[in-house]
Amino acid sequence: MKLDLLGDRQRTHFCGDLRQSHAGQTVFLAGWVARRRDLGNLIFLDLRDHTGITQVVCNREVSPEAHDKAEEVRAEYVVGVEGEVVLRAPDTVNAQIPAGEVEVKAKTLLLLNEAKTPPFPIEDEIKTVEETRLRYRYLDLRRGKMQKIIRLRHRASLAVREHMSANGFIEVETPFMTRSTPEGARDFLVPSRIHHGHFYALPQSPQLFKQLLMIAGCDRYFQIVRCFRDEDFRADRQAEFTQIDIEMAFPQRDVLFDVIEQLMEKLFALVDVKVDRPFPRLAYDTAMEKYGSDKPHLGFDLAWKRVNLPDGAGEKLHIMQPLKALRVPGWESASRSQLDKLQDLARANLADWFSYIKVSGNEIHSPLDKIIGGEAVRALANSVEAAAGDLVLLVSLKSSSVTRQALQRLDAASGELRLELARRRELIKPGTWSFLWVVDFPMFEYDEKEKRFGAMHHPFTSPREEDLDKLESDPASLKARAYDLVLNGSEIGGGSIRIHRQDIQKRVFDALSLTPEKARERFGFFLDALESGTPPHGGIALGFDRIIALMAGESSIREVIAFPKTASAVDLMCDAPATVDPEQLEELGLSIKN
RNA sequence: GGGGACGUAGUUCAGCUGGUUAGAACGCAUGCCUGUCACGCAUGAGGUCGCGGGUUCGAGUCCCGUCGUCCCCGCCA
Repeated sequence: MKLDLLGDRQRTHFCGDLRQSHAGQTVFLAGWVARRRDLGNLIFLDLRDHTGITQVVCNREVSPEAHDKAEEVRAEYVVGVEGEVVLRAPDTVNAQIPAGEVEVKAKTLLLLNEAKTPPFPIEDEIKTVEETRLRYRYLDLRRGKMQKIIRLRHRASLAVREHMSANGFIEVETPFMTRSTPEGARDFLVPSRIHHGHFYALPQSPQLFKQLLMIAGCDRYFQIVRCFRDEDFRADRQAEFTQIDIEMAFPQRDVLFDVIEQLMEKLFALVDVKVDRPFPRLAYDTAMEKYGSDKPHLGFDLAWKRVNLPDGAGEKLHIMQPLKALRVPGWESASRSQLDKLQDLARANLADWFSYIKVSGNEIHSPLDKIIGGEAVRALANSVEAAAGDLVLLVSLKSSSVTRQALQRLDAASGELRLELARRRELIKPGTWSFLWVVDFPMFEYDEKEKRFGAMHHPFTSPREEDLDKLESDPASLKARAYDLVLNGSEIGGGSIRIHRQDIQKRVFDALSLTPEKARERFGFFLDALESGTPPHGGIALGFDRIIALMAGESSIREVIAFPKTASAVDLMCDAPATVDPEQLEELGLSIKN
């Protein structure tokens, strides 16, 4: 096939631009052939670019040359068209596309490139499995839907940079080739050619660098930055992902929250969502107690309450008190099998006692009636203000199995039940955008396997100042100056006020069973820096991919990353990771086992 | 690391209790067609049933293993 040269021709319009007002103009369009409809001496081409589609008419009577070429054209061929914009006859207007009132009468058709038949149609709605889409990602991204997402992401990046800069934050780049840090996720390693046996690590986040920038006097820093974590992946987790990383010196938490809330307002305005400010704040302990989650969805009004049984009833049931009760308004009609499914869910989440109460008019029914008596059941129902027509769910632990871990599992189970009820009762209204701050996280969590405390956030998080004297005596009770940003039950960011004093940092390392030697080996440079005039500082990191996914209404961040990897961290398009030449290994001083 | 779902034509799927030559739709190719826009009509090509082993007279179908994709748990400060 003979192809044409573009020469010095320039596009005069995009395909989605043309309207009635352009009628009579001679235009030059270029793009991909979305569809060809061949009626013999009349051929219609749907010409597509990132802005939309315009119909091109190739009429043998108007231009035999253009018509000849149109006969050669196939799906996804790249063509240029010169011709006149003409109004369509009223009965041939296509109301489905914005440019549907006009069409371009082709005078010249340039065949710029041919194309193999694509493995899937280049359309918004396709049924193709994700594997195929990822293998041919360049074609997948050609779809209008993906172009919209890519462009939304671009506008979001611009909004972040504008907003942060306007608030005195400067973007500073930090190294991708750095050193491995303890704790946290597994690192991706890069072997050094010059120093055999030594490795760079790709950063899990620029945590230390942003703190060093505070020590350096940068005052307010941000960066839209790639982070790398070598753990198992999910719909909302990738091997490499993008954070909006933020840090400020002399921080007041409320000032930081305000900057972030305004940022969210600007970002969601891009998708015409009005964000309510200020965002509510919830203590971690309250979140766990009432919602059974450290990232609760507050877009629906269900909350657990700790309630006590009347005297003596607890002993009859052999369960822990207080137990947890949840009033489900208007679901007295729940069927036996529906309740059984909820009980299964509770059990699957290791809550070891589940029951319920139905309030129907003046009558109250519960499997507990026979065991603890109707009066006690009524008292329970009253303690959560259950009204006629309501259902009350109850969960607890066997009194013999109450441990810290069991209590955490009970909270987690109550959280799962709450979410399941929201799904089943369709309590989450479309268009709900429920932001919230979760604050006052525990400083440490006990690692059963390692038999030591680990940092819940990271080891540079400051304890609350009023808790400092309990650092050694009661670390489990310590609260950190850490916070998470939650949207509709998804964690979209987290941060903390950091430790800026070297003496406190040493005490925290100590509580984490990190010996001075180990600490010095791992980040001696950082401890030195801490002694060099560190201002109070703190910040946050926002999950950019997750935020874009929520804005775009996508449930997987793969949909908003141009070239994502699979759950096993494989790039199906370029087939990475891959083996390398033996010479390359030799240079690096590496050999592969087996 | 564990659990679940899926894997058949380029794509999306059907394929019963194991039984002749593995089907459909869309797409693709060729021809006809001047107002289509999911064009239409006619004809046709296209299959390592993910891969390997086993059972059987016979396997897309049953069994074992393995690979891949997705979802969940663990993990991810």
